[in-house]
Amino acid sequence: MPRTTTSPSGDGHTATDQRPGARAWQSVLTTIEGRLLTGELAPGDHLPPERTLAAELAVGRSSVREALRVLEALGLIRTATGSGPSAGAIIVAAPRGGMSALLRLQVAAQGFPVHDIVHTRLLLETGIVEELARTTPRPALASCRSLLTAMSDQALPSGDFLALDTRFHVALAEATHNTVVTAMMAGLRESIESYVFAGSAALPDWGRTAARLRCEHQAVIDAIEQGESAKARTRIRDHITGYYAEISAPSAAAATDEGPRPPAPAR
Amino acid sequence: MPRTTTSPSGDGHTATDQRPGARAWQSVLTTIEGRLLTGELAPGDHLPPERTLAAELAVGRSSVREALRVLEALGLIRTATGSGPSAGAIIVAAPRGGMSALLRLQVAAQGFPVHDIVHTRLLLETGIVEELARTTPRPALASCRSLLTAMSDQALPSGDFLALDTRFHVALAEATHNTVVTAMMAGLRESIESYVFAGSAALPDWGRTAARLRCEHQAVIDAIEQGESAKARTRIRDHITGYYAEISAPSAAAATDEGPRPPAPAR
DNA sequence: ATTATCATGTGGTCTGACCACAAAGCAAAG
DNA sequence: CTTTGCTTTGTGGTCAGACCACATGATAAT
Repeated sequence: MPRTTTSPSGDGHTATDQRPGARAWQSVLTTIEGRLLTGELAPGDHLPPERTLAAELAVGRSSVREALRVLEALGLIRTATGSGPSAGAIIVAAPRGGMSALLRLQVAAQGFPVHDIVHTRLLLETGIVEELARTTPRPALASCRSLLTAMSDQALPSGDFLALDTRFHVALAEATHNTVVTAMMAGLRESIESYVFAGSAALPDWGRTAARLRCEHQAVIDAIEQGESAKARTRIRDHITGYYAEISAPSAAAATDEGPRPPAPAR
Repeated sequence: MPRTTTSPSGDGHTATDQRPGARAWQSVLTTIEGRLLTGELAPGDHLPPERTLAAELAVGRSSVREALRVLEALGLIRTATGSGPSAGAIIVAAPRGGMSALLRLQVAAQGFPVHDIVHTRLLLETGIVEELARTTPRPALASCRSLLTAMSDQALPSGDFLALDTRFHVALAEATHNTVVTAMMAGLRESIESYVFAGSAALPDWGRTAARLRCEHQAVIDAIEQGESAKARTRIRDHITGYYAEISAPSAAAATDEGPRPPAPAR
């Protein structure tokens, strides 16, 4: 129940009364979540217009909008202005966007240390490749392969290479046909994109590193396709830890060809 | 520059201009993210008051609020009314809440099938226990153990038991000291809480199932403490798959069928 | 039949006004 | 001087109303 009493007679409260302490926008969110759970709302459906929803729930339009904004940020709805069937708020349930935003912002706010992100990637990705290698009708890795050929261009700027690298790892996750895993992998990788990019700029010899990464990618794919789960696991692990150790090494200054490969990474 | 031209002379645009298509609230979000990245804002800091922020960024207060609502939903800030040091919007980077909300809502909107959630849990949790078992100074599992004893009460209602079960699995994740993994585990488990609970109600013999789950929990902990990573992995996997197979088995269905399962997924 | 114009419905935004609340300031009483 | 109680101030929370921009569909003019 809103605070505004302004002057109108003390109204009661509409059926939408959530728990006492709840704020207006939360009650809107809860209502929508409830309608989703009962199937009253489903992907592809339109939400009622903001003004209608506000009237239905007896809250101000701004409160409705705040709830809608959250849904949009979480990737649950898409809004469009104008008129007709494509306008309004439509339920789309696009897992990727929300997960990415969440992880990216938490990293920015130092809620998620970068090393935890990397470590989680390790955990997830080793599981993914092992599973892919173990699946009997070997999963299709066509998209992974095409990304590898795209990455084989020696003249590729490091930024473009890394973007393709991200897509490669996400493609690996997609091969599992698990939407949650895919969303998480995309989010994990994207949330540290800027970190990775900054690290690559500090490398003494990018061409050399890129070449190594290409080999490692190929090796992972090969292991998966040959069903060597243990090997796939080891390779993806070394691939990830190796790269992060390289870009987070305080040195890298030695400059002389051979990578000094100092101790182990921080954590 | 906002749309409102009303009539005042066409002014220019303030420096906060994000990309052309961006909406006002997005530019606020971007600005705050930027300040987080530069360290201008850090956990514990207060955000400027809404009205000030609106003036600074040359947007309406409502747009600022929409951005803040997103940050709040994502668990980045906490807001409080009143005055003094505890009032206002404070950056708190609480990873758990946001991840939970995201997963829960996506499950509700059918963006994440329950099956994928469970599968992801499997992937993550096997990795977690394996790692715990492999870590040399064996991690402290005191909180896990105390949860186990709490769960050993035979008279515990299934709802309470399952709540403790959730905490047990999250405690396992916490033992890794990885905030991302912990947040994900909590979110994964909580997002299907209602599903799990509904399933337990349909079981033919809850007491029997609970007893088995207790044994399995104990077995997992034992394996971890003895450093038997392979065994820990297998046990946690069987524990999870076993339970979900049991509650999703079409058996035991006939009678106590319930749950807000709407007609059919239609499309 | 084609084209141009207008009406309508929708999200996006701003402004201004309250309310509720918590702290800090301040004044009166002890 | 301390304590008590009121007032002020600053903050988020909410609402109401007003525009704008935009896409569509209906209608009128050619």
